[in-house]
Amino acid sequence: MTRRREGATSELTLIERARRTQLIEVTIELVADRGYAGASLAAIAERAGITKAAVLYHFPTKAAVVRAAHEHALAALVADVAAAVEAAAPANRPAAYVRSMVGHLREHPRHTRMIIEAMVHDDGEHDPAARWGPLAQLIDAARLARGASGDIDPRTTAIIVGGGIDAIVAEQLHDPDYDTATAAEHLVDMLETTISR
Amino acid sequence: MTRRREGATSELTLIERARRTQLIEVTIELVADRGYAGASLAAIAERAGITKAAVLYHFPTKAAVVRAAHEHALAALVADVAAAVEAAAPANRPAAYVRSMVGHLREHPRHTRMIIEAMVHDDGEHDPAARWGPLAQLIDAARLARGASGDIDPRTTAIIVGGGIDAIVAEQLHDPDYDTATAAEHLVDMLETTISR
DNA sequence: CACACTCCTAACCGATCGGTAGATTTTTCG
DNA sequence: CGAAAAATCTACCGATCGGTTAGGAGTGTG
Repeated sequence: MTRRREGATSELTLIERARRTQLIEVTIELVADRGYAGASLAAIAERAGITKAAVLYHFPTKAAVVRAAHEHALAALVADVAAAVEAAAPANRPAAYVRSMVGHLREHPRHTRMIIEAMVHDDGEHDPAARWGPLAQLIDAARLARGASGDIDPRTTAIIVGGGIDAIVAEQLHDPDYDTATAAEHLVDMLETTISR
Repeated sequence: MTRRREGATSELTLIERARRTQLIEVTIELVADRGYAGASLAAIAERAGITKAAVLYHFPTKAAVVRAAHEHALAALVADVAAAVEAAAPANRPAAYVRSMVGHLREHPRHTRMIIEAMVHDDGEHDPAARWGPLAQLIDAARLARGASGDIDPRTTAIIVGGGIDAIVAEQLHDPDYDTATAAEHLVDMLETTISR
């Protein structure tokens, strides 16, 4: 059956932990380098220096490996952004969101490609609101804190800004010299102008 | 050899033209429905009602079919946007670009997914500047026409707005009821504010 | 020593991939 | 009508896909 035993994650062997971590890392690398299609079971195994069967000893299916890799990259991003946002005053949180998002993705380009690939290829149910929802809430709260009264739609603003973040990050993927920090400030300016009305 | 004869496109048989058109259409549909990975030669052939060999009689490789489908979708988009842009006064062209882009993609959702898939999966050389370059030029020209003097970076503005367009269109793909026209106006507002400084 | 458990390899499985070869049907045209 | 050309089908190819099976090396542990 080649089954993994059940039980808490903390009960995993040292080797088990190390392998899982390694497999997640090489999968992220592979997806970043050659896209989803290039991340075959054989390719993952080869880059990890083991056989396909060994990979499937630590994960039930290939999909589980990719899912774990995606969740790993996403969790790091969310943790980073959440920390930055919570450290800021409500009125400044949308800006903090943009800056930390761009910053994190700049520092982790591989994670970035992994996340992008997963977003495009999420054949299956995945709530798109999960992407812009949090930002929309931050915008709402910031407008409340500032007493802004214009009739903007937080959802649309969040969608647009989210797209802008993606585009800035994608540009840096093609041109490593692109100044994403300045671009982020540019985007923050546009956002601030919009939500302060 | 199963080779196609050389010669101008206009010298193609009626059947040849019809098949090529049909194959391009079903490929766009297939990519839109099931992504790049789902657009296999067998799937394309089946949906067209012929065999794999027949598909490869009209196109040299599967990659050529996909490429043709992509170029078809892209050409329609470019033609549409170019017409709308040229019909506007220089000062209004960035706004015309945004509106026509969102409008075209709303009216051709299948083309949209085809183009998005191709962008993400363009394993190979593809100049990213081709995407935001034209908009950056329109922004530059509009600022000149208006006598704006702020120190904005047209490239970054174009990248951000381009990302916003993508995000609006992507949102509509998930939620067909999303009001992209209003969202486009929202984006136009942000853009106008930025470039008028 | 013997048994159990963890971790792994070699070999194989059926399915599907893109593509090819050759026979065969359909269309075109003198 | 009859032959050439165009269009298509059947059948196959090697490669690769994700996944399975059986077994064995290494490490304790009774």
